[in-house]
Amino acid sequence: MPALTRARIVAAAIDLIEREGADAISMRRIAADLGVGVMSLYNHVPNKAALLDAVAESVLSEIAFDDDPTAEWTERVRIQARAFRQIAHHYPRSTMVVVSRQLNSPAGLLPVERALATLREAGFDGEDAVQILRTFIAYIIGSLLREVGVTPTFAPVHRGDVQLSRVDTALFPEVGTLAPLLGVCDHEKSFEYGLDMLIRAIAVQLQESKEESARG
Amino acid sequence: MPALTRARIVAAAIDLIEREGADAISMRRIAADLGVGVMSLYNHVPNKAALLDAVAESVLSEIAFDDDPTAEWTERVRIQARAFRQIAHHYPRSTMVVVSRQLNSPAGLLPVERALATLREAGFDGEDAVQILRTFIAYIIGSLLREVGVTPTFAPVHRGDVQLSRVDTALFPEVGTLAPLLGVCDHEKSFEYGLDMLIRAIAVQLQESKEESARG
DNA sequence: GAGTGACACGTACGCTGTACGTACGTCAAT
DNA sequence: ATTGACGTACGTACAGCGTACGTGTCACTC
Repeated sequence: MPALTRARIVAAAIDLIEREGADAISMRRIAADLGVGVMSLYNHVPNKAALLDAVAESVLSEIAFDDDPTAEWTERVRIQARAFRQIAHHYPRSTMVVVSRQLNSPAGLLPVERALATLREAGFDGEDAVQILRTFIAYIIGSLLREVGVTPTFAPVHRGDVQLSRVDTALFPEVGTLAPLLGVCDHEKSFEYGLDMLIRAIAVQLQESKEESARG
Repeated sequence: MPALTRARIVAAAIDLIEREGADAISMRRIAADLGVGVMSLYNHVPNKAALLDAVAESVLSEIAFDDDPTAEWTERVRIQARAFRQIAHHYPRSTMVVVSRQLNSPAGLLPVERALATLREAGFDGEDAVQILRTFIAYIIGSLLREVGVTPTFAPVHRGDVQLSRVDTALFPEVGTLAPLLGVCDHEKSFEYGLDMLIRAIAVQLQESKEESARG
């Protein structure tokens, strides 16, 4: 039995969350999974909140960034956004704790640095780069939330298209008509759709600002 | 003392959340605030999860939609998006439970109907309307999360610009340079920035698709 | 009046996070 | 070699949680 470590505790927590959902997590369950007394955990982690922060940080730090500096900047932005989204695939249940937790740790700083660098190289000034980054983060976080919030515990779940089919088409004509489209959601496709929209938006924005400064 | 009602229970729950934060909520606290036994609540609400769903639904249903059908569609989209965001101002703490809860209730259906109608009238086909709506929702939800996630309990909090100022500028040159911009966040301004970006994006998308169908 | 259902409530059980005290290992200074 | 300090594992204990279950009290219907 290896020594009890903060890292081992965090790993056990992530494991437990992925196996049984974020609600199932408790200090006692984690300790049991590690074959250890409950209070032993507190020698390595100050409290449960800090443990969840550590979980978030750990998950976040595993994001794979294969940034290709030779690629077009629009493509680099796309790749970085996808990298962020991949945690929803590797750790679908843990994503909730990442997303619903305000973390101020260097783990979240590397992606920020990369994104800002890419945007600055593309030609955006500091203020625009920050605002654009915030917009992308909001979009990605929102997308992740849809992806994982749909499945609060488990089961593929036919997410309310049962209700959608019996919705009052007089009160909600559009919803009624588009029910087949609203009922199913290819997360990959939806994510790419919005991502593409955002990237095209900043592309034209950059173009316009360049033309403006050329005139000025 | 008025009769105990599901509505009164939900109202008390929202009140409690706004006063003491989402973590402080418990059936016992709510009952105490209502001057009532704990188990009496269960005559009107099946369990805590359902109560939180009701909270989410109640908050969501209070969104003010003053849709102006005569306005330009881009402006209508903007107004609807802002209406959604306003819950973050009226119920900052409750927003977390709205956002982190998958709700399939008619309360969330009206905004969807309005949004789809606006987009369809603007000229988007069904599929695009749904995808665009999803993109906007993701962005709005993500923005709300940033707005309320920053303040997990209370206090204006100087959100980590303390850490930002002592970040290693060699490792994170961009973050270091832009620390003044990253440290503060005018939520209103940031939201509008991204919203404007999204609206311009779908405006050009619509233009392109119109030109294409004109050629075809 | 008897019966019925809705509702307020008390008790109780199994769970939670964690404060506190204890016991044991290792290392430093005496 | 002895002592002491210290880090770590652990058990106990407590306050609080959600809620299953049973009981009492009404208003209302037959």
